[in-house]
Amino acid sequence: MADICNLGPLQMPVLSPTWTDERIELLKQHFEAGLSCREIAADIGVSRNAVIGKLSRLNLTRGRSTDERKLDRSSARAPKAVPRLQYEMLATLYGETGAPAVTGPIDDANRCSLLELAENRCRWPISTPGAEDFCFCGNTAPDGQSYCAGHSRLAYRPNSRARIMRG
DNA sequence: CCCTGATTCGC
DNA sequence: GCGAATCAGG
Repeated sequence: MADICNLGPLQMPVLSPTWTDERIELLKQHFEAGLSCREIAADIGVSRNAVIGKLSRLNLTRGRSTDERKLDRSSARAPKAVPRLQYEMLATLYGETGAPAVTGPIDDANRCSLLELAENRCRWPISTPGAEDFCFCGNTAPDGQSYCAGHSRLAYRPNSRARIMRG
């Protein structure tokens, strides 16, 4: 007799959709885009180790170099505005008030692809659940920032970094 | 001290 | 296969 209680990998009915093709695609895209594992993890909504672990399994590691990024944290002691995590902002915007009032003039009609990104373009990631047409805001980003005026308010916090890593 | 990525190890 | 814990480098 077949046993219906035979749950192998123990997965939720519809929630916790682990690493699906869409997520893996985003993972590769962001990885090749030059984003850090922490940034990729934040965009997808998983922890940093999850991204690194998946990358290792996919043999997408950049070799044995730990990190070749420029670390200017030693010199910059000014009130640094750390980039907020997208899922954190969304949770804050939709979780508290329930009113999705956008802060600032954000135009979604100016979005562009990854290859169309430039230094003066907003790099706000427009990713939807199952985003095959992954793109960015594409608005004018002043001050050479990564985001436009509207997204910059949402993307940066005038406070210390939050300890949201790990779970 | 902070950060980063890579590996190890238990589930 | 998955991710936290741990390790290793800067």
